[in-house]
Amino acid sequence: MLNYSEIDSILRALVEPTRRQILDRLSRGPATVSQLAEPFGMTFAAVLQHLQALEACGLIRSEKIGRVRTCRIEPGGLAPLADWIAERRIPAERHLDRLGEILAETDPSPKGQSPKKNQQKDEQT
Amino acid sequence: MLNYSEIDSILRALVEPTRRQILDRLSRGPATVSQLAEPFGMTFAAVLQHLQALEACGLIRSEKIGRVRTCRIEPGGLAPLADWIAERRIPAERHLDRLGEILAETDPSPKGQSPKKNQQKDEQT
DNA sequence: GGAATAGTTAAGCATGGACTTGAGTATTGC
DNA sequence: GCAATACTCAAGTCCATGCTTAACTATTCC
Repeated sequence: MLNYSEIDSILRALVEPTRRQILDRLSRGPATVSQLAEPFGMTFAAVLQHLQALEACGLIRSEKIGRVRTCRIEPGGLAPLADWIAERRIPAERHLDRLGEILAETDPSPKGQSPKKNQQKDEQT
Repeated sequence: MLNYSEIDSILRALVEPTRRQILDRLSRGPATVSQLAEPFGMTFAAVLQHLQALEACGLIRSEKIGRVRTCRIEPGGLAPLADWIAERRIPAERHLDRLGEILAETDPSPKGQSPKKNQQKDEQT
């Protein structure tokens, strides 16, 4: 059982533009919650919720010293998603999805397309 | 202006588990809308909406011949997301996120940390 | 000790998106 | 031509999620 839900939580975290902006900000160095909240036109609490989502799926890490919480990128955080994509790109780039076409092309008999059928193809009707 | 919205639409498409399952199904070969709808316990129309979302962001491609629409994986569809991740993994793996720490360590003046502050760190309060 | 600072939590509202229903269109088989 | 098939579209419901407000806790400065 591969942890399907890990990919799910990472994608749910990344789908929100604000959280991607937070990630980009943190990729330029650590920041406190206040520093992260400041550029966004939203409340402290809202940013905090985003940070919790990012931390819950392992994309960032945070540490509280005194009353200040400092957040930073978790270096390997995107790895599971990168792996997920890699698993799906390799078969796709081998053109397994075109297997049907390839078989049709290598078929010695040309009756793959019956002359009676009018194969008009209307993309995106 | 890099097309920010392309990543956005790909992530929005992938965040839905049903759509990821459809992608996995299509990675094993092309399928018609009916064939795709059959294993999911949902209506034809719902699956169609998922397919439209997947096609709109370039993850799949479809072609209608007669009354049958056949869908297949778009080989390069995940490339923009893979690139997006790669851009963010490289800086993170260079530990740019620890730049602040490195600067503090190399800073000759120790006033970055007042000796009065009691630095107890309580992770995850 | 008391005020200011930094963050935390909970409750509630509002929007967006997934899904359904139901009606409609185009194509195929007889 | 007519019925069945395969899909398409529009409208409406429902629930998850982002955001706000408001009250609360912990820490630091004076």
